[in-house]
Amino acid sequence: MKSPSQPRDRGIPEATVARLPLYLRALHGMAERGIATVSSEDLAVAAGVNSAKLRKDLSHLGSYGTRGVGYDVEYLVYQISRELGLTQDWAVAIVGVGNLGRALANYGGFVSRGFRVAALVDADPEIVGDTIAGLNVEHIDELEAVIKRRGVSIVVLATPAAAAQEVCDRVVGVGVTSILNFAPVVLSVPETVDVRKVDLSIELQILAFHEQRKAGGPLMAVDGQ
Amino acid sequence: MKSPSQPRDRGIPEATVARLPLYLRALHGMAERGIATVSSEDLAVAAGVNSAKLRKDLSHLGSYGTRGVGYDVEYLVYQISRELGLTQDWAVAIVGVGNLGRALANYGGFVSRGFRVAALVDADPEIVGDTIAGLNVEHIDELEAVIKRRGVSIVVLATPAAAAQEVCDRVVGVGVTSILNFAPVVLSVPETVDVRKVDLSIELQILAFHEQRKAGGPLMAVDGQ
DNA sequence: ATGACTTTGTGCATCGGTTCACAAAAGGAT
DNA sequence: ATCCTTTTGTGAACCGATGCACAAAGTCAT
Repeated sequence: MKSPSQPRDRGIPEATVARLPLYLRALHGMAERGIATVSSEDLAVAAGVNSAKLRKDLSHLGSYGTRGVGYDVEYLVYQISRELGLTQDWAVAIVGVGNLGRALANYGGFVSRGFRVAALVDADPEIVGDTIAGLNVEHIDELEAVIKRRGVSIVVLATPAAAAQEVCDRVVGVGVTSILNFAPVVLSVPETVDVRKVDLSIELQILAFHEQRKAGGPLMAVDGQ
Repeated sequence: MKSPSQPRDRGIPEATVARLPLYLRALHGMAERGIATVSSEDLAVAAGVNSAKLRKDLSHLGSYGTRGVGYDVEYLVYQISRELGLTQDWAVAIVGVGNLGRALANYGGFVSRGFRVAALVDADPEIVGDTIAGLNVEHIDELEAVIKRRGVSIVVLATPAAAAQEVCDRVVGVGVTSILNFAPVVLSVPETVDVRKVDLSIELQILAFHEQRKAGGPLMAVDGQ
């Protein structure tokens, strides 16, 4: 089940994967400020995590640190980038060019390292043909063609909830296996497809729950966290 | 530390809290379609989770089901809403009215049950004074005054990364303890303050990681999920 | 009333993730 | 060369969350 002689294990825990982008961002900041070397302690503080956790996370990629010294910033940036697949260029399509889709298309950090908005698609004839963030908005009828033509491998769904599942089925139909869903619906997909969900209203509700607690909810209960 | 005689335990696991909004959404859909009663199995499917997990989650709020029958939809909606604190009205301020802030202000599902966008604040004199989603955009100098005047208890940060920490400090300074942060920075706050983070570029990077695996990354490795 | 059937609520085993704490490894000073 | 300091990498204990599997509790039909 495991290859003990392998330099690094190919099975990186999901929780670790979710933190790597955080480390990467902190490292980029440090690189810009000319920092050449960083200790797990300092990097952990910058990323807002505990240093033991950070070391264990990095150890899943390999032994890239030097005891007594720390990690070489540039080298670690490269290793994490490679592990996350950011050394290649990912073409992203945004489907649904309403307020949110527009914001995403213009969002700077979105297009950052490795990602490129390659297509905008919408159903509204008012919007189709417009140029947004330097891109022509194409008609939803062209969805499959656009995805193939532009080599899109990641689709961002910013459609109304009612349209999300249908669009999802269609992009999965032409081989897309990575979807970032902003529509407030549970998408049903084959298990080979990866869906990540961003849901603004869920985040707010979680905040409300804790806020209510702090304010002394139904029953007062003071409780660290 | 614990009250064993309490009808329901006040300590709801964080993982459960994060799923309650999901159940609530599914239940709302069912209520609209006139469904009066639902089994844990059906509700679990609608919410995209496993039915044992759903039952355990609900059991943390109390015994609201009827064996052999299921859960009363309306009653469960009420109980979950109350638990999440959605029976009261939360005033939300959005700071940073760029593309994203604008999208959030107009986002329908945002304003849904329990939440109300009560203020928009920005630093750009071009934008201040505009009316967006029926609200006047106010100047960042007024930040503290606006928050107090409108009774804002949840702040959404949609500012550029460079401004986020300063705005955060200021709102925390006037007593805000719940923040939803869209800026790609790690905010530093007192531990009494709850920060939730939504980071588009991190989500994309996680997708890229899995996509790379599926496509046969640096080293081919076929591996379920 | 009784029995067959359905579905909840939960004890228990398991799993993945976090944290502690320390041995191993590297560098620098003398 | 040896010792002292720093910091990594990881074994092991711990903690919370998941999922199985079943007894308890209810409904419905007869």
